Amino acid sequence: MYSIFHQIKLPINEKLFLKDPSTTTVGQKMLDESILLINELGFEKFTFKKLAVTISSTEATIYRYFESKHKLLLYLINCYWCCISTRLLFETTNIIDPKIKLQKAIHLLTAIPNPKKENLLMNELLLKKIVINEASKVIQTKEVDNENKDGVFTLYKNVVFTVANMINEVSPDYKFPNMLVTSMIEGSNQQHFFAEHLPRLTNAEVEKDFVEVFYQELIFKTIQNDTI
Amino acid sequence: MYSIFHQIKLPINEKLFLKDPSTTTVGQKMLDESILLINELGFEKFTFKKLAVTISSTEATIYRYFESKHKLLLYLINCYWCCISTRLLFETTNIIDPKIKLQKAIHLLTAIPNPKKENLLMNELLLKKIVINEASKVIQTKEVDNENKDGVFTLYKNVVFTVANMINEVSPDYKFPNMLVTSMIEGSNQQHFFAEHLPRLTNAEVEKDFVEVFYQELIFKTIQNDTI
DNA sequence: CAAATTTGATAGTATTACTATTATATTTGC
DNA sequence: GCAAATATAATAGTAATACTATCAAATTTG
Repeated sequence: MYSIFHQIKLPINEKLFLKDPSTTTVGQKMLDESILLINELGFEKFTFKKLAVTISSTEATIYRYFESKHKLLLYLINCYWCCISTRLLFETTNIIDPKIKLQKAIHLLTAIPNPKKENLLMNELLLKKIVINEASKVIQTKEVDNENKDGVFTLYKNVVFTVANMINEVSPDYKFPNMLVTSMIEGSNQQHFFAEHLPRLTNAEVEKDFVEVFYQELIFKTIQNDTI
Repeated sequence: MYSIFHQIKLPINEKLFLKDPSTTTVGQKMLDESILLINELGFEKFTFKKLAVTISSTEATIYRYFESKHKLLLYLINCYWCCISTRLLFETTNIIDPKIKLQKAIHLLTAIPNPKKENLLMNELLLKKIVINEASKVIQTKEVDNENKDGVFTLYKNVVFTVANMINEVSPDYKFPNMLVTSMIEGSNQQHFFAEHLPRLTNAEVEKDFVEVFYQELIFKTIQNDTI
């Protein structure tokens, strides 16, 4: 079948859509093709008109699902956080050593997922690219406070809190676990962007996954409870 | 006189404007008022039409200075990096202890400038807010590679390299100085945004400047050459 | 199979991001 | 101090975007 979206009922905030796209064929097509199209064009040049053409439908139909392209992008970003939540749970349960648990979480959040080595959900790789390249455009807006009230960032926050708890297990005295986690998540995305477009700003060679190495080291050094 | 822009000849890349706005009265008004207007409306809702009205001029006139609002925002972001470069140089020369030098640089880059305590250049506070809220929208685009070739990010890069060198002076063996600096700059901006809009994602109370504390600690712990 | 819903086709609006033209100011060179 | 050059304001116009509205045809559901 066409899409992954028919298989799982994603726990995505209802304020993000007018009609649940995951429940219909056109809706699923919208999601699948918008992921490709946003990656191809960038969010600025992505339009509902263009999406309508690629799915052989009409603007009017898309507008019956999504209020705006802004909301659609937020929906996709939440899809990404669904993937991450699921894998975070899956890959860290039954691991007892809190350090190894944290290491796995850092890997999950900072490395570009490798479809050859890992079991990915959905278009996780393309969704991550969207998060890297486009996410700030729909978060850093004047609407952020209202959207936060609507619970649009809950999935993201839960991931942050989960990993912050892992840090707490390793180093109960560390004072800024949330800041450390968000700075890792946002920072690693930024580093991947820089590695591709402004490489001199990094010390990262894309293939070698230095972004993950950098953050593994940074986090464990930062939270260690030494007496300096 | 109206604007700071008549006082200093800013070393801003010539590809960013069609006609140098800092050389004329209307041009300076454009810069001053666009800083206010972008802060007020956010970049999405900011238009040249609205700017023209507030400076009692016309769209056509603004378009003779700037190709697009995208370029204007890049110009303003470069103004910010001019301020930072200048202050970075000014506030770290004659300091011999490389650790104190680095501390000062971290302060300059991670704290929200306080006009009561520090000598700020231009609208540095408002420019910083623009960088925090809007910068990613004009950097994370499909145009980034061409603009990079045009040298539009040179000022930013030079700040990064300068601070990376300071890290190198403190810890010559640390492998990822550039990544650490960019992750601090971008990360602290993000933290300030979160502190205001999604406070549960941080451990920062806005007034207490925990963002700086967090990064001072993080950086010195990360670069220390211990044998773990 | 009738009723309800969803979709496609089409049309239309306000706004935006620009370009072009020209008369009127303003500046500059001499 | 005046002519020539340049900059600006006023106005008009265009293509694209981000929507909204209408309605008949197709599809789903009870």
